[in-house]
Amino acid sequence: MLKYQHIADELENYIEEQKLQQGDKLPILQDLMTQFDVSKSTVTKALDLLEKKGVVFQVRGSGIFVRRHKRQGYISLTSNQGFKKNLEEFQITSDVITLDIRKPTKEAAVNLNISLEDDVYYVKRIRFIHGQTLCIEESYFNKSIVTYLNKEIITESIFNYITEGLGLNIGFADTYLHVDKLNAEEAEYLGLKKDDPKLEVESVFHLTNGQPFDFSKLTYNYVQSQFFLQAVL
Amino acid sequence: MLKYQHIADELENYIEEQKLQQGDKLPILQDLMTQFDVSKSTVTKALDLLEKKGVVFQVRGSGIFVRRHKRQGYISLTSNQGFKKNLEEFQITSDVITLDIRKPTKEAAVNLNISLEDDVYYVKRIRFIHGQTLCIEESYFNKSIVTYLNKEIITESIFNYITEGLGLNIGFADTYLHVDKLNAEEAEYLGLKKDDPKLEVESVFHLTNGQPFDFSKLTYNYVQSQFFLQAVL
DNA sequence: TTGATTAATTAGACCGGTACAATTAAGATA
DNA sequence: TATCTTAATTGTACCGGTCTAATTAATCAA
Repeated sequence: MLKYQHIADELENYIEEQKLQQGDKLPILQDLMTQFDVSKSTVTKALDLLEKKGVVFQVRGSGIFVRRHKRQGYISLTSNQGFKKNLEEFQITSDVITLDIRKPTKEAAVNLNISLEDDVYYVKRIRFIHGQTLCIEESYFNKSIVTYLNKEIITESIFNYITEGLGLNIGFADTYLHVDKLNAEEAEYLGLKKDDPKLEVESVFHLTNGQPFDFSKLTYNYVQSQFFLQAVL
Repeated sequence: MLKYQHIADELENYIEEQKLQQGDKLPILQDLMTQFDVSKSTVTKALDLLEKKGVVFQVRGSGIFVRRHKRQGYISLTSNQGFKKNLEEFQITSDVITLDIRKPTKEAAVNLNISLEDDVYYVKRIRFIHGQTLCIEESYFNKSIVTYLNKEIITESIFNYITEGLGLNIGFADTYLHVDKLNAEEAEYLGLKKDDPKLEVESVFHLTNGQPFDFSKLTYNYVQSQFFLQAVL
């Protein structure tokens, strides 16, 4: 692991363990340099990473402070280290309804930048939270990149498998949000009524080289869906 | 303006003018260094900024590429340079319904980290897009930070006024999303029916020193609301 | 005590360098 | 031609430094 990533992890653990609250001060740059025995720029990179994730904020001339958004029950839309990890705290379980190889929908083909003749792994499942349905998840994986999938992999973290198992490097994701009314089928899956509100979250995940490999559409139960986002200004 | 910010702006303009498409290559680091006559680390900072905004992605050993998400009609939730600027392309106009000084709601007080006895500027307005109602916007500004507001300022860019006029430095924002049903009053404002879907977008804007100064709640017309987001992985 | 001035603290901008890793192009081999 | 190997290209990690700007603490004056 890279030095600056390691430092970022250590600092995040430190904040957790010391139960630091919003506004609490971290050691100053100079101390972090000596403590981790690295140069200033490496500490800075670690802190920039934590800033991007919304964990800290830095004030010139003053110090480095903890920025904990204290609202409970929210799902983070940034720092998306695989859906599962993000949601571990919510004790989510999910049942796989479908897992097969098929041709993509037009929508999926466009977003994955492949032809309608290419193969994709299609995964459909329902995710639960606190015993209630949270969302319907439909994913299309470009089979020429994600060459193999099975039920065990899906039940664990797909993203962990993609990085560790397949040795691929996940780079960035574009996420699109829509609000609409549930259709009859969705309503039945989610235990709601037709025309109730729904939130659709579409994400296109890319490798570091820019190739899209996963198009996912999550249809959320409006009763349960609360999202947090750290904005870039 | 800082060098790296200037370079970022120049590059963004360059991409626009040259009508570069997704995947198109930018000049290599070395060329950008000589072109702007700065060191490598400065160019890198500019590129990191553009990467965070979702404008480019970099591939080691290969180059710097344009990353244009081509979906039309979406409102960006990141790179939030004041609501107005983001929405200029949508030809949005807005009517100010209310502008006064009052005591905050409990919700606003908590988010702004002030007492219920403190004063806030309260702004309520409806935003339109393509002749249709887009959202109801309610904002609470901490009056001890944003000391003065009037209708002209609100009609122009508040954020521009805060930075230029008041000399404040906007740092970061926490954004929270909720999906729910419209109540009767909201439905009337938006020209929809009670119990139709709505999307609430709450944002808490902070200065660079971590002080929250603006709590805004936007209630979106579900028919019009489409959001884009660039996820941090 | 208050308020202004000065000094110390602390993060950020920027430089210029070395070593490294991923990609791509060129060359060699079959 | 196809495939493997090697070299060139190109961005990333990391160092260690100078100077600057914002904040905070200390000092001094009223």
